[in-house]
Amino acid sequence: MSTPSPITVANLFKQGLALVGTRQRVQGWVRTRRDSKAGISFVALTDGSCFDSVQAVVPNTLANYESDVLKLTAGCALEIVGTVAASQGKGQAVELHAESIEVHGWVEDPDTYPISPKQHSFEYLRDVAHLRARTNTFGAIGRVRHCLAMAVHRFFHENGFLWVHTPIVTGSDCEGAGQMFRVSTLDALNPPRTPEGKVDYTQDFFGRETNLTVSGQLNVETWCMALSKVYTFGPTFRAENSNTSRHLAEFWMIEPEIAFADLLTDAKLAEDLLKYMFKALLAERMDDMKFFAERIDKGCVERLEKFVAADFARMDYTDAISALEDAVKKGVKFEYPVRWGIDMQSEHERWLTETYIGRPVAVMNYPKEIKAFYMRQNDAGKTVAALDILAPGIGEIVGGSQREERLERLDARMDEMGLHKADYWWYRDLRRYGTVPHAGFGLGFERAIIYATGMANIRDVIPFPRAPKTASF
RNA sequence: UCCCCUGUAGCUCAAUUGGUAGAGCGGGCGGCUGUUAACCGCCAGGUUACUGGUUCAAGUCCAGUCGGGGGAGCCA
Repeated sequence: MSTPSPITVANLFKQGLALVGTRQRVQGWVRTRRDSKAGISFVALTDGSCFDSVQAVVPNTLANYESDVLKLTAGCALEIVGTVAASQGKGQAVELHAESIEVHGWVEDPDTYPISPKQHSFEYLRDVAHLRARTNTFGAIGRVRHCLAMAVHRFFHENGFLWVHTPIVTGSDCEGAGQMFRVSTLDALNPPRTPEGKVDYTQDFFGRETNLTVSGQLNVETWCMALSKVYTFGPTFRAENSNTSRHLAEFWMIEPEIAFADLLTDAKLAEDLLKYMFKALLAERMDDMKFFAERIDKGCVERLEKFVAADFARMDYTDAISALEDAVKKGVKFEYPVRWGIDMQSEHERWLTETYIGRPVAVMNYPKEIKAFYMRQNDAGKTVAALDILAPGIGEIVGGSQREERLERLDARMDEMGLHKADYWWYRDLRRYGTVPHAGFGLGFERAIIYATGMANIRDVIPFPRAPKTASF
């Protein structure tokens, strides 16, 4: 008999009963093995194509039953050829009746194999990150992550956006969004010096100081001023010493930028994007979402369903502050005082979105003093057209703004903030040559995954987390 | 960076006021069973993170070091 070509576990289950009687070949890794002295063993095999494992029923008549099958433990790699049959047991519609099993890779010491079929702590699994993808949770995270990433690209593509590959290495020190990682090939122990004794970066690889990007925004604005609707989606680096469950030193950020657009258009875009992503997740990965609802966060599916169904609330920063002040009067306690002009604390944001509004809320028009120089100044002169989207359970998930398109206003703001205009010459050029109102925002990809799955720590929704004192693997 | 918590078997965790280290899972062997986080019995497995101190006696108390977690700030 010929050997059938391989089928994924996902396709096997998708076609299900229609395949009964056909011969199939599956390839994957052992989850569990259970022996029945009635003369068969059950081998659960996963290949990552879906949440479920396929159950192979292995008769003891196979030539290598004693020598191989009875020695299988979690993690062994193998392929099985067999006939699809309706399952006699509960838990699966179909199973594979094995006619041959080929072991590709044994687990050399099952006693110390780090991934057992039982529960592990996430902290422990971070120490074995090279193997954690083999667990239920991280397999599910991997598929959810992919699903959301593809949804992002699909959403933008379907809406006429172009994906712009902004640089990872940046020569501009004017991004201003946080501490940066230096990129250098100079000898750190003995760098070339200028006559004044400073490090002479003109002798560095790029002939100047360079860093890893903290945002593609300034670069992507240049392409927005020609292609109208653009976005970036790539790795972003922040050298902040942030030790929290919501920060990474290397994370992936989505930054759309739209020409001829104001702040309300921007908010609508953010809402549409998030809803599109989560709709896709609910439609395509219910197998994994059910698992998250069962084991990680009971309410996660319901939360997403509500999220995609409800309109986001919109409110001005000024009204948000008023609401907070009223709450304080009525006895709500905050650690930090509330008054107009403050940069809202996490506790304030959480109260707004979780208690006061009860769903995602777009807060707009912040005091200019607490926001970036490039945000568009509103007429009264006190606020800028900034936008934060706050979501229950996670806080700020999107930060954006309408950009200041008027050169004289931009220059005035840069002067006020003590920025060197010469450093921003190309950014300012955009305001000199055919400037238009435009807007954009940044969405932290991992934060969206946390929100969707209920995973508690951002280090567990990226394959290999980078954070202070953490860069293993 | 600050505050709090924490480190015991391969993993998840116990161990009273300081009194000689234990269970479940996983692993090995055997039994039983179309099994499903299978079940039953037996066995192996530990310098209690490290260094020092207090004490007749330290997993337990103290100090330091290292690691981990949670919260805060910053932000996405």
